[in-house]
Amino acid sequence: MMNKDQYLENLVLKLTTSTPLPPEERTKLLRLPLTLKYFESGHDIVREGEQTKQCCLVCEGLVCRYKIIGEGGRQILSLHLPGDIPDVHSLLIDRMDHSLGTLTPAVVGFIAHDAVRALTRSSYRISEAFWRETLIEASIYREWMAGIGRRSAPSRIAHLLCEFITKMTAIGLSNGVTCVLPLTQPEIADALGLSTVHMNKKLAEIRKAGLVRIRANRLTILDWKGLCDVADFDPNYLHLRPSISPK
Amino acid sequence: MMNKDQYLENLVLKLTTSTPLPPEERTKLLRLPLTLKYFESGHDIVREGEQTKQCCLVCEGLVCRYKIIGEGGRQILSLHLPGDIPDVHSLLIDRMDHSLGTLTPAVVGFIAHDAVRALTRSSYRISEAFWRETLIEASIYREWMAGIGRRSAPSRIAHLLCEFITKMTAIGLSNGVTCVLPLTQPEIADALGLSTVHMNKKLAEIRKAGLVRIRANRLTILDWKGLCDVADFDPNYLHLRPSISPK
DNA sequence: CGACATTTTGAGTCAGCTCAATCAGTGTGG
DNA sequence: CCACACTGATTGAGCTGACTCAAAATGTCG
Repeated sequence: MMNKDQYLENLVLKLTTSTPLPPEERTKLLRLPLTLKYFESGHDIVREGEQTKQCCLVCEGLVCRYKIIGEGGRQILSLHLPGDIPDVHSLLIDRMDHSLGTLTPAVVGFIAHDAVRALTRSSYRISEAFWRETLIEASIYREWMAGIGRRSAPSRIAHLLCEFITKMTAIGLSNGVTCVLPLTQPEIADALGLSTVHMNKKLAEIRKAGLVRIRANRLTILDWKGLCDVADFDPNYLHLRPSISPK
Repeated sequence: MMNKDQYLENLVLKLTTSTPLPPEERTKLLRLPLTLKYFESGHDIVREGEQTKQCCLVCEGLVCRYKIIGEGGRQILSLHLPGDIPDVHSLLIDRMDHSLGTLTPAVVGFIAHDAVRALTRSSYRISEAFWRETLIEASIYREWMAGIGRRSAPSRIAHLLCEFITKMTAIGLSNGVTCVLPLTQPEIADALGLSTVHMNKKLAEIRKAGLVRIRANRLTILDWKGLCDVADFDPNYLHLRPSISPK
């Protein structure tokens, strides 16, 4: 387990993917007061309908955003790795239209809205950096939406695997070939708009085709090119720093 | 056809849904230099991959955001009514990861990035107002994603109709009971991740159930409560001003 | 009246769903 | 160390919502 400085460092790293921030403003960010809290796996951090006075920074573990659709079950809307602030929007939007929950045991840092607002209002650079993050998130939504709407099940599954390892690599939690994949199959299915059973069968095919290995919560890419082909994966929409990418 | 002032007035109206702007800043917005351009129906305004130096303001007509997915056809990602700036993100994100196109003949106003940036950097209120708009857009993406992933075809169709008339009402283009619906059925299908044929059949059922009437590009709500039930529609995610809503 | 776009209908197929077991991995209490 | 309880993965057997292909019907507009 790391300390607060390192958690905030992750945040700064993320915020500076496109444009560097002057040292002075980096320092301001690193000084944000953070209240850490530990969550068991499968617990809610914030629930739909709530109004909050703080943002949460994912420090350790995997967090997801989801909605429950009457009857139809759960739709996972996004995945959040350390360094993400999945609810910056609560700064400007009154109430949550969805929930945030943990998919693994997780450490979450809470930062008061006032503290964040003071920063964004004090510097257009910081403000734009946060804004930019929310725009990238929207870009990922678009990709997911297009995938759920128009891609076949195998393609969606492969796409999720591509995206996951790409993001893990970008934050230094993977070497681009292998990484932990803490998602269960029902969770993957919920993210892709598929049933668990169908997901399982199509994932099995992807494995049998020799594209990936998945064992004991670990994903290993065996054929990156092949996987990208199935996925029709083009990492552009992630708007990451150039240069870092799997395989 | 209206004039530039009125087009910009629509924008200001949208930006002040949640928080009023002081008169001085409203004026700054209304003075934004706008270059109008007319587009035929079905033409692209910006294409995936392009880098732009301007934002576009929808002045008249209906605009959509879409992606083409190899093989699987087109996914319409969002619909944009007058007053929307569908590509504010181009201010902060290098290149388009999707295209913008017209669904009707349309008038689009172009505003140089520099002009917008000067404004957002000069006033955190304006900056937050724009940011907030992009956050609401993200909220709509989430709702659509959940719908495509987890709702049945009839529910999705009803949901789109509910959303459309709600937004039209919010900008004064509907009385809450009836409005123009310039979308063709293939377009609705593309927005919902359905095939045209299936869409048509399920829409026919909704009409036969007496929930709506659709004739000659015009949507009329016959049973708002019933339609919302089918749609499982809760307008919260649109984050509109309280009080204005259909029926 | 044409010519073209859009909607509607019919028929057959299939991807993805549900239901229902079975298997495997992990942890717990005795 | 083993039996039991759980959670998650896998497999099999239908079923059906949604798809494709193709054609007919209906608008729309110069």
